[in-house]
Amino acid sequence: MDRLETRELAYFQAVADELHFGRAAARMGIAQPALSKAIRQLERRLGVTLFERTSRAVALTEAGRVLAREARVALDAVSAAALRTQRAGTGDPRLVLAMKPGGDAGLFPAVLAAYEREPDVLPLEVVFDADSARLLREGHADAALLYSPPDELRGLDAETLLTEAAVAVLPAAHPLAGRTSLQMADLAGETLHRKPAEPRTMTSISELMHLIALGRKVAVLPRLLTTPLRDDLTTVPMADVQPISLLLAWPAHSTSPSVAALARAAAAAAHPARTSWQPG
Amino acid sequence: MDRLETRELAYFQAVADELHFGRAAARMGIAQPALSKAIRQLERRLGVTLFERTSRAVALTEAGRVLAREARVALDAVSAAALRTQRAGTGDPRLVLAMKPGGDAGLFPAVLAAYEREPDVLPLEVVFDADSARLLREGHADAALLYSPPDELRGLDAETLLTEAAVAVLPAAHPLAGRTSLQMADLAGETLHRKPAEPRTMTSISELMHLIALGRKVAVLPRLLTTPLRDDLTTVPMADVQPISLLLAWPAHSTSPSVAALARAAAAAAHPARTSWQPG
DNA sequence: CCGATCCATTCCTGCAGATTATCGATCAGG
DNA sequence: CCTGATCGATAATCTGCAGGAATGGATCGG
Repeated sequence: MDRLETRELAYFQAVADELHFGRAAARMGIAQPALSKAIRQLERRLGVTLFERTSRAVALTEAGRVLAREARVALDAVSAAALRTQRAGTGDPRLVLAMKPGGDAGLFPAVLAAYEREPDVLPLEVVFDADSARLLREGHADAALLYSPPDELRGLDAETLLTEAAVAVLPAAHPLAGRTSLQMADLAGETLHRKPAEPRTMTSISELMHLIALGRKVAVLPRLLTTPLRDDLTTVPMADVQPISLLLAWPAHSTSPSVAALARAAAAAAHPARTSWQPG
Repeated sequence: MDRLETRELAYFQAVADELHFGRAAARMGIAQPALSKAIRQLERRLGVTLFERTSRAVALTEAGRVLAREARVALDAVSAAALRTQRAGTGDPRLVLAMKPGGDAGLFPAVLAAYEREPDVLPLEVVFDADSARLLREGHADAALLYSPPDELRGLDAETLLTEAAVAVLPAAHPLAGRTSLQMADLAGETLHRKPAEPRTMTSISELMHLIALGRKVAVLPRLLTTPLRDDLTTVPMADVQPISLLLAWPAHSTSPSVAALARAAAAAAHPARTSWQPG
């Protein structure tokens, strides 16, 4: 069997996302019959049924679920290949670091200073985005500062910079605001924002804080992320939530000396005690 | 710019490998002009020069070197997607573990026993291959036992099972056989086999041992791999070689419960002291 | 200077991958 | 029960482009 084409994978992914051939076709900018035929051909070539179709509904099979996960990885790798190649070829080489606005826990200035002391490194450019891990996987960025939901780390290498206790962020006037500690069960009735819940809609920490002040949400975050805190908010430690880690992540197959330098710099900034550091 | 197709990446990879359009075209089973045109189009689409061509030689540019690395990752991910999907869809689900013949350091029976005590796991199938990491990356295997040359681990997650001192394996009659320890410099004149030097040609440990006994090579290996030792060979500790680790590796984005169970079983077999183990 | 080597260009063809039109199955509503 | 709406599959047809064959043009060895 010869190799799958990325077009087929993209078509499959669209159908797997939409579970609807018409909408998926529209998203791909083609007509529905073409998509139906492409998926049928994909199934024939793999010798596997990917969707259970009735005239009313489309559902993924077990094999389809496997391909949905694998296709995402593969398509990300292909886009990353193109983007990294373009960045390498289009003069002006830079190291692109992605982070969520306010998501550096105040560590960035120290990291930058340490990075700039490294010899022979590329200029550092910072890109702010709510979904840094995606930027990394698709090749828009060379490294990212992010908090550690394990499922975002698939296919990436990472260095833990610091680990912080989780606190709930509440309006100062909230009934639970006076407590000395909380459990997740206490927040059951609230609209809870918990990383990485809505990377699309939530673009910055300050925006999130604003929503909390308005009483629209409460959040559970690593403590450092909450400072400085608006005076209409308060924080309460969470007793039953694992501490959350701030990581510097980079593509698992990176060989860039500048990425290595940034990892050294970030480790040095986060652990000032260590005088030298060797990549693992 | 729309997405690169895997066909283009495969063509590029062939030219990057061969540095010769004619041979690369033959390898791809197409004519040379078609390949030239495809590469030109790829360069146009990326807006980047990938090769410096003269009428006598072809060389990669800097951007071409980046794409050569990225293309390998992307193509592996695509093949893996297809293979894993087929394995998921074609009934008879199994967990495939890859290892080099004799490369389990005698640990396999204990791992297998521990694995079979895990609840709800798939039947385990073992595939022997000299290049286990490749099987893993291309989706032929779900996990692999391998020794730790760091560059083979890109894109994989791994659990260290044991770390062993390195020893030189010499014919019993070798001039250095009586030494109590050696340095790499002592072996400078020898035909040295050191992992992962020749994964293609070297298929089993016993074959390697045979070559050493014949005086064709000497090897530097983790100590456990050398037992049981043929009586016409001897081992001498290496003073200046880092200890070598035996790892259980799996794809970085694996979510399979059986892979997790195998990781637990392998860790239990390697560290009998620990009574329970949580994946990191 | 001639022949060998090797990539690029030109021109042509076939088929993969689209399109539009239509069908058949399923379900909700009156 | 019909009827109409929804939604995927099929049929018939068209077309852009991947690929083939022939050839050109640059470079180098002898």
